[in-house]
Amino acid sequence: MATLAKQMRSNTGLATQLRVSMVRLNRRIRHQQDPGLDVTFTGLAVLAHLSREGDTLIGELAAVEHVRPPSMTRTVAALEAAGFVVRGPHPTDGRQVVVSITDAGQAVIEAERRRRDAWLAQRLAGLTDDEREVLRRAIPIIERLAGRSDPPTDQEDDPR
Amino acid sequence: MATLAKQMRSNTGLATQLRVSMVRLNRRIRHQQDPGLDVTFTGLAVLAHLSREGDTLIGELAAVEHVRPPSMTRTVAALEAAGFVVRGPHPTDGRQVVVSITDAGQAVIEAERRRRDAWLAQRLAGLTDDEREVLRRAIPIIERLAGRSDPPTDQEDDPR
DNA sequence: CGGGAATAGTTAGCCAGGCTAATGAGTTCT
DNA sequence: AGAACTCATTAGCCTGGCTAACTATTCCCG
Repeated sequence: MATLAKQMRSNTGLATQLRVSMVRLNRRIRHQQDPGLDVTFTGLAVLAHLSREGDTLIGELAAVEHVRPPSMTRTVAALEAAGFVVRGPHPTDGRQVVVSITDAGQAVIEAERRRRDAWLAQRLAGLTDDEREVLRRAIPIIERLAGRSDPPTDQEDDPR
Repeated sequence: MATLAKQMRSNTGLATQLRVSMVRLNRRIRHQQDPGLDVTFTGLAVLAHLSREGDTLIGELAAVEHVRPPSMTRTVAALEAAGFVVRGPHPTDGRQVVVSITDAGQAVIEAERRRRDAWLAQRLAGLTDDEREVLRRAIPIIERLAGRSDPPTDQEDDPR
């Protein structure tokens, strides 16, 4: 099966296939939203980031989620209104805004993560070990394609 | 051992990682849209389906893309207004609507496929052969997770 | 064979969450 | 001190999901 020519040719369709399949699964996952929970999808992504990485600036959140600053401002405002994050001043730079997750936000992210992942985990359980291993190895590659290969870069407090 | 509980737990972690990385790449890919092209993202998915599978009913399109019928009605209406599809009556069932791609639509899907490939090919070029192979094998699995039983067919090389 | 149930699609209207442009406030540089 | 830059925000637009309600057609059963 693996002649070089064929591999090159199917590389052409790789973009299409990857894109289409990701869109479908993404929509599907999104659809598993808990209707009773008043936090939105992108809100959860932000909470997850805060939960993992700790306090984060608005601009950083926007960058890491590949969204423009105004979009992140709105998302954070909604989260703050719901009591899941608080915004505080940056200690040295008055322009910047530090976003922190609250206990309530932490609880929400944990509960929702459990609920949401239950669906995917159930689906994953229907795969073979080999298939799960393929996915496990695909994830960092997907992250890299999305432009986020760099792990903890820490030089943002004092851009100096 | 390999108790079910243990397996579920590791599946949950995998689910979280997969979900987050997919959201990011999805947003990133969407962002690569050609701004000069007057066909939207989901419109392209529909055109791609019509190009692959031929004439399709509105309801089928909605089902395969995991959206509700009203959403697909709107998407198809936009495509028809742009001249990329035509809608015709079903030969025997007056309720159903058959959607067909036009030559213009075919041209659009091919041009867009080329354009999109340029971006992703650049990204894929930064991967090793092994990494690309991982992605290639992950795609049908992702499709399966999204609820499609049949794997994506690979017969869409561009004629160039 | 006639009328109610079921089905396919549409219409109307809501909402989330992207975006750009313009503005304000704070910082940095000369 | 003042210009220039940077971070965040406000204002306003647009896409594209959704549900509810409606129309048209077909199916089925008494």
